[in-house]
Amino acid sequence: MNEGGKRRTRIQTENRGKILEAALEVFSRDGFRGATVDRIAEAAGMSKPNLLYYFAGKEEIYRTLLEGLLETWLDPLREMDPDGEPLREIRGYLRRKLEMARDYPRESRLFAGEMLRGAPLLEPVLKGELRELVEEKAMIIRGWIKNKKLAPHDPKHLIFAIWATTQHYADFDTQVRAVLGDDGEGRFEDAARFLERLFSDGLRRT
Amino acid sequence: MNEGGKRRTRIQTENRGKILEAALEVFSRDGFRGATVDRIAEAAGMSKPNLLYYFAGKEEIYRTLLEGLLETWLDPLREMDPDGEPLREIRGYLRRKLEMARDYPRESRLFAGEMLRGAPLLEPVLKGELRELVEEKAMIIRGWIKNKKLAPHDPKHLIFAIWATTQHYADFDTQVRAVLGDDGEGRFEDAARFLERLFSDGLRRT
DNA sequence: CCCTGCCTTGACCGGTTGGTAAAATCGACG
DNA sequence: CGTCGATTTTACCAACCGGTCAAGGCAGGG
Repeated sequence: MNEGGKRRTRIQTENRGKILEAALEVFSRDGFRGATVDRIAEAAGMSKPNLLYYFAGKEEIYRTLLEGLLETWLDPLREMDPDGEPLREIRGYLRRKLEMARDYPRESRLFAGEMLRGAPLLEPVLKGELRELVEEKAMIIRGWIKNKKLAPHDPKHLIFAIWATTQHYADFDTQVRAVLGDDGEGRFEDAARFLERLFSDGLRRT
Repeated sequence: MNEGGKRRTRIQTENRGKILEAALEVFSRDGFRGATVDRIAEAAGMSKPNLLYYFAGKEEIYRTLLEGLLETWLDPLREMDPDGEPLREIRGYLRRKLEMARDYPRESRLFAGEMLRGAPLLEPVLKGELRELVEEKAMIIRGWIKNKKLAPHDPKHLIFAIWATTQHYADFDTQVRAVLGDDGEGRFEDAARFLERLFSDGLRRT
């Protein structure tokens, strides 16, 4: 942190943190346009002008949030080890991704909202960093398939499927809870069991 | 249509249609709060007061859209036939759902946006109609499992997985295209191949 | 005590937004 | 043609929103 030599006082560090936490809460619920600086300020426990003393504007808060979160968000995929046992690696990735949906649903919704809008701010990262990372991991998976360790599947669509099925439990939580009703308590454990079996049996070489 | 005996002139029918089409375009891109009545009016080719002559307000347009689309949206699931061959029925549902993501991405995004916001308008439908429909189809799948036609899986999470993987190609289209790059042209065909195999092999009794 | 730099606030501003009032226009029918 | 209801437009408003400004509080160093 603190790159570019930006010195920060203790109060600045604290208040920027409070603002980002509040902004995550508000942006993830209402989207970029739906969120108001007033509500973020209120959630952060300070006045609007005070908030704007720490951030130049609404978009800068949003951008800071997105960029800060992106690294965390891609980490689980980075951890996929080319030298590991294929099915184990994929199951591990699936599990880590589902845990993130469970533990960081607001972050997941923030990204989802950005995607729905056409990702005006994230587009360069999607076409650059993300695309390269996926390409790299797709190569690994293709290697596993070539070595007959995995059934032949399109690696990128496999990754999409893992993203989709796990993030669903964060982004569509309302729907999931509504459908499951009172059985919704153990939904993440049930989902983990289901998804691990689906992908294991779906990918195993028979 | 025209329930409740609401008489409509030809112009009313036409203009309400134009407004709903324009509203789908705008709401699906910008969300409920991000959309403005002005932009909807412009997209519909009429002035704002004129638009408000046909609909009482922004929310009524949005609500009308959601309710009208819901039936269409649930139809593919309704078509799942308890007397059909299990794997064939599930593959068929998967295929129909993916075709909807391809042919009606705006509708998919509209629902996704509503879910992200916590589904304030749709909640009753989710807890009522949708929940009952899923419960009914889950029973059918449980029957198939009992008759050893299908590997034992949690039926509701299976349905979630189908929703998630198919809608992903509409809601996260920006991401999918960014990651696939120039290979993105045949993404729906590739997705169909991948998903049919994944679910077939993942659900088949071995 | 005062100066100084960080932090906070209330008052305010221009632009946008959802929505309204009322007058003007249209068009089907006698 | 003339009438009357349906439709459209012009002008407008109050609320809200992102952001600014100038004045003040506050703590530490002299």
